[in-house]
Parts: sequence; C-alpha cells; structure tokens
Amino acid sequence: MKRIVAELLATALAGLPELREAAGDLAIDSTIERTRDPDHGDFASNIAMRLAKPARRNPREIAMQVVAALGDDDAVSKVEIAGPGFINFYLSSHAFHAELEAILEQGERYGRQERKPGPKIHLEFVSANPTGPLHVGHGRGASYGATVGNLLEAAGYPVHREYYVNDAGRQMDILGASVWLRWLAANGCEVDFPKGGYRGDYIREIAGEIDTSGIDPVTAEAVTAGLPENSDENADAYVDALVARCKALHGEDGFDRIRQQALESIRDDIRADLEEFGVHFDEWFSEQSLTKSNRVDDALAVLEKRGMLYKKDGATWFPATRFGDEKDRVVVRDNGVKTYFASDIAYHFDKRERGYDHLIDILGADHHGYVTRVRAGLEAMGYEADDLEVKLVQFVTLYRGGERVQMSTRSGQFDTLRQLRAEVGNDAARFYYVSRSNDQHLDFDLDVAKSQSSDNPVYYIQYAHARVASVFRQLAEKSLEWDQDNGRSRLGLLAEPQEKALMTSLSRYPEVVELAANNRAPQHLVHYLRDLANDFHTYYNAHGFIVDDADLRDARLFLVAASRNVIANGLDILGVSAPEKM
RNA sequence: GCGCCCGUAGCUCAGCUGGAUAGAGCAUCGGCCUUCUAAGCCGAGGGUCGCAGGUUCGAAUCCUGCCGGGCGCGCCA
Repeated sequence: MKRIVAELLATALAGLPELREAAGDLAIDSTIERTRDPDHGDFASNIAMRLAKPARRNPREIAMQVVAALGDDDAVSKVEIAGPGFINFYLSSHAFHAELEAILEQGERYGRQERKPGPKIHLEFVSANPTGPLHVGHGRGASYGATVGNLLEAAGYPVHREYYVNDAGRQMDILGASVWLRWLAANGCEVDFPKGGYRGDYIREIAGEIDTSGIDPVTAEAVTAGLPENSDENADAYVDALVARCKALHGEDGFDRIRQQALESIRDDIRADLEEFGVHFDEWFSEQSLTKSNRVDDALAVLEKRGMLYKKDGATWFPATRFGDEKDRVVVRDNGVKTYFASDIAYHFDKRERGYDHLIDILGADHHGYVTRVRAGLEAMGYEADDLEVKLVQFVTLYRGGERVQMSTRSGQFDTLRQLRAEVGNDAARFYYVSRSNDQHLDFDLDVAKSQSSDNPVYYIQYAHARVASVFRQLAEKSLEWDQDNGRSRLGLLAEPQEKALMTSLSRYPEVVELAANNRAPQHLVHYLRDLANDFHTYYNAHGFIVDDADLRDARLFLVAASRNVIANGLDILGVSAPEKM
C-alpha cells in the first residue's frame, strides 16, 4: 500500500528537475511512513524537510510545490501539508477495499514478495556442539533463526538454513572417552571419571545402546596403569591420557566407532528435538567433512598465497590486526594441530565458495569475540567483511513464581529445551523466544507462558483466529452462507470506526513483514500481531457480524475472513499454530 | 584495562533508515456477558527515555564523555 504513495511522489518529483537533483540518491520510500495519529492521514512523507537543506529552500514551500505536482489517483482522497513540512496522504476507502480483496485473493501468499534471484542468503544458526541435548539458551537461537529464515523467505530471498556440526576436535574425543568409561562401568570396570568429562545421564544411555561388537572389555588396571592423577590441575592431561589409552586398548577404529556413535546419537537427538519444535534445516554441515575434503588446507593455502600467514614461535599466525582485530591469531599450533579458528574461517570461506552471497550467523552472545576475526579472515581471502552478518542472541533467564530458575546441567535442574517445550508448549516457546529484540536479555516467565488467560499474548492472538473460525461455524449452524462476491461488492458498507481501524491494520502487514525481515527483527511481527488481534477483538465486541442485512453481513464477513488470513500468515512465519478452536 | 550488548511507566518490554502529543502488556482502580467463545471489550491513573554535553528545522533514536548492569577477551572448542 505504501507503494501507492511512493509512486505518486516519484512521479511528481520526476517533473521537478531542481528537486530531483537535490534529492540525489535519497530513496523516496525512506521518506514515507505510517502516521501514528489518524489526524495526520494514513501516510506521511518528510521529503520536503529532507530536501530543504540540499535545495536551500523553505520546506513548506517545497512541500507545496511537490503537492501541486502530484497526479490524481483514486487511491488517494486528500493530501495536506502540515507542521514543519510533512506531506500527509489520506487514502481513499477504495484503496483499503482493494487491499482487502488482495488479502483474500492471495491467501497464504499475502505479505510474501515475489521470489528474488538473489542475493542468496546462507543462514547458520543453533550449531550447538553435539555433546549433549540442547538447552534453553539454544532454544532462543533456534526460534530466532527459524523465524528470521521465514521472514527472509517471505521477503523473497532464497535462504539456505544450515546447522554446523562441531563433530571434530578434542571435545569429540572427550565425548568418546566419556561414553567409553560409562560402557566399561556397565561391564564391571569402574574407573575414576574425568573432571572434564561429560557426565549427563544421556551418556550412560548412549553407552548402553552403542554397538560394541568386536570391542572387548578390559580391566580397570589396564585402563588406569600409568595415568596421571585425576586432579583439578591435571584434568586435561587425565582426559587426554584416557583417550590415548582407549585407542591403545581398542585400536583407533575401536575408539572411533564409540566416538562416532556417540556423536551421531546426540546429533540425531538434537535434530529430532528441533524438528518437533518446528525448526528445520536444509543442511547439517559436518566439521569432519571440512577436514576430510581438505577445505581447511585449501583456505590456509589461499591465505598463504595472499601473504596472509606468518610463522612465529613454531606456530602459524594470521595477521588479524591488519583487519581491525585486537591481536593476531594462531591458525596452526606449534604441535601442528590446526586451531578452531582455522576451521572456522575455512567454513565461512566454504560457504562463500558454495555460492552464497550473504552469510548470516546467529550466535550466542558469548561468541561475540569471534566476529571480528572471522570477518577478518573472509576479508583476507578476498571477500567483503560485510558478506558476513552476525546476529548475537543474548541470554535467557527462566522465572517461575517470580523466582529465577536455576539452570545447571550439573545439578540436573531444569535446563533443556525439551523440558521447556514440555512445560509451556511449542507455540508459547516459539513466541516468547522472539518476542524481544535479539540483543535484549530475555526474561522467560514460565507462569505467563503457560497461563491460558488474558496475560498471555500467544493465546490472545490465537484466540482472535479461533474466534473467526467460530463465527463461520456459527454461520453454518444458522444455515446461512457467506456470499463472498456480494461481500466484495458491498465493502462500501464498512464505515464503522472499528472497521476502518481494522482495515488500516491489515494493510500494514506486508510492510511489517518487510521491516522485520530487513532488520532481522521478528519482534516487530509479534507486536504487530498483538495489535491486529486487539483491533479484531475490539471490532468483535462492538459489532455483530452475523446480522440480518445480508449485504452488510457479507461485507463484514469479508473483513473478518481477511483478518483470519493475515493472522494465520503472521503466525505461520513465527512458527506458531493458528487454531480453529480453543 | 580493552571490546560487544543493554539502561524507556511499579514490573516485563516496543519504539522501523532521526519526525508531529514517547507506546503496549502485566499490576492497580472503575465499568461491560438473555445476543457470533468474557482466553474478550471499554475507561482511568502512572514518564527527568541512566546523567551531562554536542550535531539540526527536529533526538528515546546519531556523536562524545561519564554512571550502572550483562557478556567476552587462550597456540580451548
């Protein structure tokens, strides 16, 4: 709808060379906004004020000139100049009726833009290490990422959703050793469990499920002989020695089998958890595959070739400070092992090489330290630092009964995403996770999320949708039918203030989706749906829909059906269900 | 010490690339069910937008400094 005004303004400006020159590359779109006050019309443009300086003229005078140059359009009923130089546009009821018709014509497509050829967006999110179940914090990244993906798709961009599986490196060895020890224990071989090991119950479960055919049980003495003490200072050495011992006793293959089964079990569990949560990925990208296909070496070779590596103290360094990082970073340690940073830049290099134009990483706030260096890596390899956009998701704190819920893996308290979903349901979880800006700490109140009452906005919005469905059920019970065509031709009967307000809100939907997509800000959609539901409930309480006058009834049901359509489309983007009945 | 994020009503938070009188929910108070679901609606009170400067026609929004809170600063992953 905004486009109507934008086009009118653009045409007017095209006929005013002096102003057009002053405008330069000013996007006309960016001068137009919805008004907050209906007294200011439906849309306002501040273009006259923006042009005042470059044109060295009085803004009201410019506004008058622009208004005089505006062509006629039956979508616009009135144009006024107000305040310091705003141009206020009042849209005609014709324009709003056309929008209502578009909503029902386009159905699920309403608010979605035509698919654009590019830029192709690579969206990486969650990417939690496969060492245990997802916790509550990951849930926020999952909801946020999934919703941003939906928004970007609605805005027309091709989106590839990817989960990076950190299935290589030392942590996987520790996971393997943890499962191995639990397996040994189940077979009568008790060994002191390492302090840095994974001790969750799921490790025991995995140990009980893995296929160990051909791997023979051993004695505790064989395992512990010559091992360092399992003390706090020796924690790392003790774990590493256990890994080495496992390989010595069962062979590389034996250890590898245990480790691989452990990580696959956990990864599959994470995948199932996310699927149940309505969070889908196009690809689960394995870090192991990066190494196997030599992509890390490829990336390092590119850096080498560009003179972006140097040796110092036996290690290989990347001069990150040249790209604004606070210190240079090691990519290959003095023991020859490549760092996590090396595979990280290789991974992002690979993303670009796979043909994605724009990379978005959604990370926990504790990862913000990596942003500069990874962007530096991309830049050093010849890409733009801005090709990588990082959205940080701040921490989540759970509250119950006004008290902070302690989240600790160790104490076995409430902390997994599964537990949260079981307690409040997927809809409430998806909704609350994205109801706040990603860079705002999130206080997640379990009592509110669970409550099926007025203080719970999820139900408030869903209720509006269910109410519409109920109205149509009621219609059928009264053996009446909705004549949609008649309703369409009678939209002029919708003159009540609540009807005007609802039509205005509905027409905003495409703009809200675009705004939310461009800013990676799902909370805009959340707040919009809340407002829309409010407009609907107000209308519902003020006027009957199933009235005796068939023309008025058909017209009102047209508006009501359009409301249902927009609410359903919005909830779909949020990954929240739109119930027919509550 | 350095870097990132945050500071808006009693509480939890919106506030779009700077716009017109700073908004919503909860909580508090007062109304509305013989009529499509009261999981709803209407109304009232409640603000030094952390503080101080600056930029400009205009600042909660941009810049600088300070105060307060969170997170991060490995040849870990």
